[in-house]
Amino acid sequence: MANQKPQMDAAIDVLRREHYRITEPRKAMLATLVREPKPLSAEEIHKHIAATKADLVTVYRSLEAFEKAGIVQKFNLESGKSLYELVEENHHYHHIICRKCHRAEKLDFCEISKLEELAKHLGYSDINHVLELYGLCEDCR
Amino acid sequence: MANQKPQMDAAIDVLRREHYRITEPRKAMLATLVREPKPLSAEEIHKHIAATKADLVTVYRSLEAFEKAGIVQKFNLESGKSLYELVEENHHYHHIICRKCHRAEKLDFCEISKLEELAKHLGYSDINHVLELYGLCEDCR
DNA sequence: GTCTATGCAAAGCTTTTGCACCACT
DNA sequence: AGTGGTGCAAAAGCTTTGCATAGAC
Repeated sequence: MANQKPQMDAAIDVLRREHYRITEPRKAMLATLVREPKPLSAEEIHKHIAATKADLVTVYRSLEAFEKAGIVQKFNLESGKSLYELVEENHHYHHIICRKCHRAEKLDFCEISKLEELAKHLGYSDINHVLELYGLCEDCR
Repeated sequence: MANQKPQMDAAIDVLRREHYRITEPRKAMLATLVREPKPLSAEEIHKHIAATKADLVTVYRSLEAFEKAGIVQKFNLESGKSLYELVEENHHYHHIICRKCHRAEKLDFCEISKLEELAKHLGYSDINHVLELYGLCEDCR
């Protein structure tokens, strides 16, 4: 696994450039997001940074800030819950999520551009999409 | 527009075959789903059948029954809210949803099968997917 | 010093659950 | 008659908001 520090520093640089403040809870959250390269819920992130004693509300508000800054991507589960994950530059992918154990893996492949073209022809702009696959992994079967 | 009665009758037949009961609230809900061929929230359906004086809880429970019977499909919005829509046989498609006015249109196209193959190779079974596009429609721009 | 971020408490919203009663088959 | 559906009330679960205080720049 590559050194995680550069990724962390890059995220902090973005925050600074966008005039967001670098605080202890935020540093702890970024460290968690870098260390766990998979989608996490606000609750899970909160548990990971327990040592920092940050409030769950702070986690939500900081995740919102991260999303606005473009360093974190949010998406919804079948259940309605939201997960968050660090954005990797120029890298678009989706996930396959186990319905039972919630393990999530990246699918390094995207064929949605054709669909987005279709939507564009319908007059839509600023298009993006939410796509997640759900299934049962071997261990849960 | 085609006569909507056959679609309604077909749905009722499925319910009967699956031993679900045909009640006033359910008939009103089906009529709404047939009349409004677009994704609706439980709340919206509840408003549409106000004349029947059915409880919102009944709407949720019946939608769950409809989903189990396979006549209704549920999916999640960016916001975490759920929408419901009648299933059209042998027809798989996705939506483009306006972030502002929430109008939803069908995209009669699906290229996800390749992704599902990928997930299968990772050892997952019982795979399905959630895909929605979001954008701004011409009127909202 | 200013202005954003935080903590705590409380509210908000959609969805779910419990339980007694009703009604479809 | 028996099983499933319904209404009402209440809870649950995730997320958001208000406000006073603390802390980053």
